[in-house]
Amino acid sequence: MNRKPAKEYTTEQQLPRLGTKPYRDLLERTANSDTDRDSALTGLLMLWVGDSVLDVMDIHLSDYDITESKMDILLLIFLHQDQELVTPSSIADRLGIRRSSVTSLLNWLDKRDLIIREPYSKDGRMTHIRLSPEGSGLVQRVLPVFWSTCASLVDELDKEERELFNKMLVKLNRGIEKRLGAGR
Amino acid sequence: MNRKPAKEYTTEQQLPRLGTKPYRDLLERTANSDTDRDSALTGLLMLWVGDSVLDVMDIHLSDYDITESKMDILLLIFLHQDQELVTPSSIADRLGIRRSSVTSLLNWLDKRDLIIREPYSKDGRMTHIRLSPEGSGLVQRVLPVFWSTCASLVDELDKEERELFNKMLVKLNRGIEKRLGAGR
DNA sequence: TGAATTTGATTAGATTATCTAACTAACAGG
DNA sequence: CCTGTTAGTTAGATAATCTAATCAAATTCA
Repeated sequence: MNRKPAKEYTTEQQLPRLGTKPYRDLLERTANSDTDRDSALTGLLMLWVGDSVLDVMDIHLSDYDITESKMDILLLIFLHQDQELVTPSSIADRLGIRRSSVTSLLNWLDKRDLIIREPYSKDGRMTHIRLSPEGSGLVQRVLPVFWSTCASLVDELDKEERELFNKMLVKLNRGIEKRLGAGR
Repeated sequence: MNRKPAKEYTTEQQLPRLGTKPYRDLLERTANSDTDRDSALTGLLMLWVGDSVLDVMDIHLSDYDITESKMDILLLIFLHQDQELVTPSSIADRLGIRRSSVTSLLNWLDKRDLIIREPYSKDGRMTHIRLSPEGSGLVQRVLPVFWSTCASLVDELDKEERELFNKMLVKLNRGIEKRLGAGR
């Protein structure tokens, strides 16, 4: 979590910012000849931005003492509530993590009374997961912040650029989801 | 790490893929009125793609038994080697993590003889970090894969789109780095 | 019908990447 | 030469993951 360290002391001897040039040089020297240079640099940038973007969201969510993984689960339950049977298995399946991982996440949420586990009458092996009133409240308090944080991520782009950007992200998302075999 | 679970069993009862519509509806219902809807959706998509992109890189690096954080450090050393004094402090500073975190990462790398810690003669408190021959070798073996993975991330875009995409990422990166106060 | 297999959830135990706080050694300045 | 600061480490914690094992319920099938 706490990806925003409070600056221990100001370090004296700093490494200079490199910018992109050294990476471009490195790329030239170390990539296979069949790797497209421009693509590689763009991909690298996407990696950097992707990282930062997650950090930004983490920081905003931390005001609510919740992490992205936990918010993910709460949101998933919220979205399917009263429509589908939400179980640890189905959550694991959807998030692409193991059931045991979901169990620990749910334990944490349960301990804080954000969710309710109730036995599923039609199949004694399953547990139905619901949001508690507290969980619902939290989701509803967090969502406006979540959305405004999302919006702030693309602040630097004007309307036209954003539209283009969105279109490309949709393409990329499709491609990558296919590769990873997961999705929303 | 292992973000590609080997599918424990095939779950029967799955939650349906939602796609973006439910998120669009949710946004409508739960965002502040001053949050731009299109921006928020684009930001959300960026969050998703950012996540996937890191997963993809993780998977490719795992063939070399190394993680992104560790590769980050090795690359940082590699890029500054013989030009600047690389120390745990300066690494911490650059990566935006605490010195103690760097210590554990370095311990891991050290145990596998990928780096060398040598006392810095001009200041007895400092340690100079270098790549060992093994570390150098690893970096050189990993880099081609690293680059081709980067390039593969934007496979779905054609040349023109990629150029535009790159331009926008540069903008976004600048903005976000300013907010986070870190950078390369 | 009853034994064997499958499935859902959990537990136990490990790893990775972080953090804060405390400590030690070395340096720097009066 | 004493005091405070800095560099690195250690100790101990938490979060998010994993695999393997266990237990109970459901299903299958001979």
